[in-house]
Amino acid sequence: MDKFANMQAFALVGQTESFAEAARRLNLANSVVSKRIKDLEGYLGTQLLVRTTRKVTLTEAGYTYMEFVRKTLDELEEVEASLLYQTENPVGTIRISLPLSFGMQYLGAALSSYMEKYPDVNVKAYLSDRRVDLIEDGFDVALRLGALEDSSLVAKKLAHSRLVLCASPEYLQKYGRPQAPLDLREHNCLSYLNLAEGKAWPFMVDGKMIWQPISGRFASDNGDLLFQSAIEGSGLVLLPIFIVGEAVERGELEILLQDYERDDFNLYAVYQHTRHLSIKVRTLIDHLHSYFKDALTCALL
Amino acid sequence: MDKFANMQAFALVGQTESFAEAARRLNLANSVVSKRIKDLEGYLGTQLLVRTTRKVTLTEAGYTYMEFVRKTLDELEEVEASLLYQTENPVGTIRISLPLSFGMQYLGAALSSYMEKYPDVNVKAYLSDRRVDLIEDGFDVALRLGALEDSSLVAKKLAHSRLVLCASPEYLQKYGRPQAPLDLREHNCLSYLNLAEGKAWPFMVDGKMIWQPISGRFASDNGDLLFQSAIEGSGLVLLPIFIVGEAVERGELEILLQDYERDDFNLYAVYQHTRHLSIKVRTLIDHLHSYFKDALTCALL
DNA sequence: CAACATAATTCTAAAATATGGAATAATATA
DNA sequence: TATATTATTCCATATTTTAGAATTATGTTG
Repeated sequence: MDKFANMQAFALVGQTESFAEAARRLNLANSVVSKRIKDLEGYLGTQLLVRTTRKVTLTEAGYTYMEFVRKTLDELEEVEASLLYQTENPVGTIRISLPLSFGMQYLGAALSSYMEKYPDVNVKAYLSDRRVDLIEDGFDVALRLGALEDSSLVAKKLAHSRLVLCASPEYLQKYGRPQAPLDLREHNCLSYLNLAEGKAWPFMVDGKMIWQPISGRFASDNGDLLFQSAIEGSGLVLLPIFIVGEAVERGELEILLQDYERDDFNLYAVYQHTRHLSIKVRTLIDHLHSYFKDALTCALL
Repeated sequence: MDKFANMQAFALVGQTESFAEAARRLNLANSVVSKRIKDLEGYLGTQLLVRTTRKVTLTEAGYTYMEFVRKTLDELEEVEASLLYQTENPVGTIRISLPLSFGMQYLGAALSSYMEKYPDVNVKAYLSDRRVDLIEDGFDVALRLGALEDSSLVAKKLAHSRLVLCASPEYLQKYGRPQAPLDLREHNCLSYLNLAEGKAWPFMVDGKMIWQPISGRFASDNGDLLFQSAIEGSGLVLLPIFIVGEAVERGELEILLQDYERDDFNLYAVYQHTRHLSIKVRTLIDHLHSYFKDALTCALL
């Protein structure tokens, strides 16, 4: 028994005071409407309508039930419409996870322009270099830098960037300049704690990626700290170009082993694969995509 | 698509955060619950639940929808329960149509005791000798005296009474005493306007009912007025025993042609035949039935 | 870390249900 | 009284729903 269909039929019969008219409006056979009301009455154990072949009247129970049915059907319509609206016009709050340094530097502007464009969406941005569990921690999207592990999530590439090996001129003068990945064994490597890159660094050798084991006396889970440390001349760092770029331009750091650079260091938006991707997420990703493509090519490169 | 079944499944899945648990509680196969949610999402065009094989979480749209679904299902349950309650505990207002004189004389007590027994039922009693249209005029029950015309209504016999022919001793002395129905042709018959009895009176002759045409100079649609008239000696009347009884005992009227009395003059409760007779009507009829059986046999007889 | 247990989904045949249309009975209108 | 419309019932057909096995995914345990 489709209770909703029955209620709908009941509402129409009550309103039009006619089974035949209700059937016409529903594009159904009279017999169907008749049966639906009968089922409903049987289910409720109460007569809802008094009928002769010429007149249909609500019983007292029918009147009570009709009030409820009408209210419910109206609300249902309203809620469904609002859900539909929400699938077309982004509304609500979007939770996003961002890499720490990258987020601090670039996401402010990118997210402001998004929020300006979609005034009914609030954004909660959580900055962390931890690879959060989207589902577990309730994130709609995570932005991630670098290569991605396999997962059931969808990753959309937003921008290309570079992961560059750097050191200060002072350090290089003192300890020499590495000519190939293997030379890193001889150097103090400032390593990043959150990633695989903490123990070995990736390089391209003859088109293949190799992981060069590293060692060093200082490690941190904060890229900027490593960055500062490198400027002070304490060792080599492997950092995104957007962190070290300005220092390189100022001559405070030099880029090393550029020919061995891995070429798949990208910015990705990572999100759940769903049949019906929420419009909030879709618009945010589209926005970030065009934002980074148009505005930041130079900065990230 | 049974929207209610789907909503119910969705509510349970959201509550238990598990398709399997919801399926168990609904005594359904997992695949059914899965399909119901899928259908609902397809219909609404929105993802409602984010699921891995181990975790189920509401999306924002799902959360919005869940609030509505829970509220609606709760209300539905409540309304259905209240309808059920109404079928077990009479509640509401009952509209009843009563014969005028009879109602004035007997129904006060009968209805008071009913209302005392069922404090949640209000009674609206409309006194009239018109044969009202139950459906058209919105009556739950009508009490009727005498023989019934054929109709789609149900008639329950509540009590037996007598329709007696009377005249005052003075009148009989002056105009003679009828010995058979045919003799009425010679008499002034005070006729009742609302019924068939206005133009001919029924008598039993050799086990068959005959209608004896009558004529007279005074007619009314009010039995008591005819009654008063008869006491004054203005003619013959055919009235229920409960109207004339006391006057007969006092010697103010004499009963005539008692051997020709029709034997099917009953008090009936007339009501719509419905699959689910409302408890109000059922209890009222039961009450009146026992009331007239116990208390009024003598008075009506 | 491999084996295991449980979960959600998909697929398919079988069961359950809904549907339209003809027949029937009832009741207004002219 | 004849006519037209109505609500209901019945029944063959069409549609939908269901359960269960297979598949894929994901925690847990020894």
